[in-house]
Amino acid sequence: MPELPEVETIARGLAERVVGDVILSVWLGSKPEPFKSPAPELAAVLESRRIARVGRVGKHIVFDLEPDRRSAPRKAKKTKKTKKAKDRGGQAETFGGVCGAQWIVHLGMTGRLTIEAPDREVEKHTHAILTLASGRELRFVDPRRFGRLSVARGFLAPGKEPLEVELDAFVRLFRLRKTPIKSALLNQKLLSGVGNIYADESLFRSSIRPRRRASSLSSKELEQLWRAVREVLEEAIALGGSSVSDYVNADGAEGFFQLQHRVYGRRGEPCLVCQTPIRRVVIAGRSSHYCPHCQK
DNA sequence: ACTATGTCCTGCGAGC
DNA sequence: TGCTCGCAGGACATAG
Repeated sequence: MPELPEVETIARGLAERVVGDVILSVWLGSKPEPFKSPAPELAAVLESRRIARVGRVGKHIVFDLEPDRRSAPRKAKKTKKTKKAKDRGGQAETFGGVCGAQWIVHLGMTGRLTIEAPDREVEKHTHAILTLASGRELRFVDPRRFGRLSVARGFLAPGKEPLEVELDAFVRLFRLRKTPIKSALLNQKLLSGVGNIYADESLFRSSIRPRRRASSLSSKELEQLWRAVREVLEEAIALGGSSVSDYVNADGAEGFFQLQHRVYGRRGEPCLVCQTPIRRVVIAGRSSHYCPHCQK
């Protein structure tokens, strides 16, 4: 289940492999479609585009696209657009200056983007195939179909980036919420990128029980949580994410952060700090794991 | 404006 | 061996 660290790992792997490549053609599956944008619009935006950059925003993979130089006349409208770019901070306009189209991929639970040779058998639950000028194919496979494909411009996460948010902004997000802190951490409109695994791990690290009302946390606890979220995510990125279920990165390699899980998926097993059995409860319909002794 | 809950979707493993 | 059933959960819709 790709959360921020897995998506970051996947995006980095894809960037190494497809930046500079050109999308020649697009095939989209016809079943009930996991496409947030209508299929014809998706195909129209993707075809004949060069992949200028691949990155991550929240749990989304973002492909920055620019027109293929070979098919589009390279008459840059430099004079007008450069000014605008600067007004907006410039970042979104440094590529694809003419259009700035983006392909947004959300992997949901079981989504995968794979790079394959065209003669490679098409896996069951393949919903999209992009033929690349390099002769390879970029395929989107998602058995459970919680993933979504869409196109956008200037895509922004609905909430704050967990690795960038300042302490005071973090505190403001949670201070007044009456919902359990676990639910608040999962709310992508507050923080974008934290999912079930890293919410549980962050709460363990900051010694906070998942059911605590967010508004009941002291300033000190919020600061501990702020720090824990960042640490957990950064450590997980360093290890290539957590391989639970069938997650693998763009190279098909597994991540190793699951070996560092202290509570997630450890129901009944002894706490690594105090030996108390880890408890599992359901909060907001999600399994939540905590140590009843270490977390208050 | 918040909060809580149900729904989608398929594969897998436990249990009989 | 083969079956059923519960579970996994991100995002969104809906209701309160």
